[in-house]
Amino acid sequence: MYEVVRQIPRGCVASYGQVAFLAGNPRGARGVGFAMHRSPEPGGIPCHRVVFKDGGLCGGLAFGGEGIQRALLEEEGVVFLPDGRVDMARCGWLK
DNA sequence: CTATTGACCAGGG
DNA sequence: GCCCTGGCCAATA
Repeated sequence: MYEVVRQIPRGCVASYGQVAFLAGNPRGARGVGFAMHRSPEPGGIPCHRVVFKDGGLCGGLAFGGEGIQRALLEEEGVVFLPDGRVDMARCGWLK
C-alpha cells in the first residue's frame, strides 16, 4: 500500500479509500490511514497527499500541525476550496 | 496469537 | 441536511 501512496504524483491528492482500493483493500481505508500514521518511511510517504474522500484533512493529528498539510499541498500546486478542502475535481488522483 | 485502537466510509434517524 | 451508529483492514501493545 505504501507503493500506491508513493505513486501519487506531485500536485495531486488521493482519498484514503482510493488508496486502499488501489492497494487491494477496498474496505481498508482505516488501515491505510493508520499505516501512514505509523509509516516505516515518513519521508518516503507523502501522507499530506492523502485526504478524506471529500478532500478534507484529518484535523490537527497529522504531521504535527493543522495547516501543515494544506501548506504542503498548496506548495505542490494543489488548489484548495474556500471550504478548506482540496479541489478533488482538479487535483484528485485519477480524476 | 489475541485484543484494542485509529488519520475511514456508508447508511439510517 | 446534519448527527450517530456499524463494519471493514492494518498496526501496536
